[in-house]
Amino acid sequence: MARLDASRPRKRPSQARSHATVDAIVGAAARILVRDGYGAFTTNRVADAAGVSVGSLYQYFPNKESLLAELKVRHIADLERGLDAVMARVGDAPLPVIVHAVIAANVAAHLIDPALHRVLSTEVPQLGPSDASTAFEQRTVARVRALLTSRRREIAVRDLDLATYLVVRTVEATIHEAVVERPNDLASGAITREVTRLLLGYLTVSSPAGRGPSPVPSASRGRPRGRRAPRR
Amino acid sequence: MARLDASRPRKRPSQARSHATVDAIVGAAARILVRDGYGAFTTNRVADAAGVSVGSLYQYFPNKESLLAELKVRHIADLERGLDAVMARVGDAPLPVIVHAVIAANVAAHLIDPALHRVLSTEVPQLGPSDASTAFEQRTVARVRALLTSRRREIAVRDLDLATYLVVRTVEATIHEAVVERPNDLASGAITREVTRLLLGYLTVSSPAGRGPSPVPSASRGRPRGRRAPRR
DNA sequence: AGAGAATACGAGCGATCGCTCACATTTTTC
DNA sequence: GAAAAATGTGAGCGATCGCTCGTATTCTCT
Repeated sequence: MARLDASRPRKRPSQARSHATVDAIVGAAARILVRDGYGAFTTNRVADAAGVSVGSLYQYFPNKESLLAELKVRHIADLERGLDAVMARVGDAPLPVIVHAVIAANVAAHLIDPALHRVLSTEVPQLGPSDASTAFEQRTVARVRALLTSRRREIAVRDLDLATYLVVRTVEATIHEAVVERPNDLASGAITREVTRLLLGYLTVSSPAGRGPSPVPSASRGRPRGRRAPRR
Repeated sequence: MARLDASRPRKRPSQARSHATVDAIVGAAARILVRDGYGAFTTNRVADAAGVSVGSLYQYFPNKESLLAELKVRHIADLERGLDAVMARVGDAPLPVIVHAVIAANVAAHLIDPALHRVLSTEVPQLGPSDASTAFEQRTVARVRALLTSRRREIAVRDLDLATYLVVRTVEATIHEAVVERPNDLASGAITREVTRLLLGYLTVSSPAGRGPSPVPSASRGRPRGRRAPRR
């Protein structure tokens, strides 16, 4: 009972010396996660790599989880700085320009520390609804949602919430995986260009394909396409 | 040295009894992963939940990793069954029909065991290049790539490889996250409809936005935004 | 029925983990 | 410069982990 908030440092450092210690610990944590993976992420090892004793680590982080949380917070703050700057700068430019700029900013964000980003988002267990990445995700959705709303008349989608979801997920997924799978296309700008085209087409063109009246439906007419035969 | 292949059962079961044991173990493994997460995935616990002793577990799986591998193989086999069936059935239907059917099949696949799928793809560490999900990913890319190639004339993209990548990632990411974030839109078919529209627009429409000549460039004029797309 | 093969059991070994605590060292305060 | 506060140390505790191995049970075959 009376449990400490597991996601906050147990003691606020006051001297410059301890600030350096905390930074060394967080830095070592990132280094170990990137180089050896989450399986090797132990508090003893982190302390070693930071050139500090385990005791010092536990003076500032009540448990392993909180160290992970702090690392996430710092990394996300790094990402968000660039995104905020771009969002503030684009203002009332034409929609294609805005979309392109936002995507380019996301690409830039993913190039800040790609290896760490990958580990944090694929190997590290989520810390529940209070997780920093969850909050970041929500802010991102809100930002995109506000942007789309302000251009509502130029946008040809039925459900703006759904469109927001699709845009956010598509941008994140395509760029994130491209960091390891298609680094050349990322660096050349090809990813930015194509994703921009992908989203602009979706957001601004009403008729799906340029041809025929109602091309999609009646595809899987024969059977209900809900849940298929539930196995086991 | 002379290490066993960590991803294969150490002994082929021959009696019906042992087959049941193996199934019970794999089933319990899935149940624990889904209910308690990867952190609680210990061989002792799995054996307990399967109503079997640890010794029996290690009679068929040389280590914890191999149990995880077998679980992945079985789950992916479940997914792939439905996808193969649809791919074989669509044949030479119009492109919009094919795209819609493939996406619908992916939605159906994600509804087979959503919770397990989520844990396997977000919390469980990858087992290296021999991982079953890596092989599955490669087969998926090859399938989509073949499909796009066979309709090359209808498709208005420069780089077919890049387009394949974008299609695969977009479909997977939007559907996968929708399972937990937008279950209603998944069930109603809204996701299927919108993703179909998104991809068809990208694949078949050449000009980005319907308006103006060259809408995108000169967006972030102030600073270089990486190498510009080399005009052919 | 009896023997050998296949299967199942589970106490417990060695390793490692997260974390504590009694104590040493450095910095600040007065 | 001495007391107090802040910071740093690391051996080691209790828990848990992956996994082994000697033994008990069940099946197959003749």
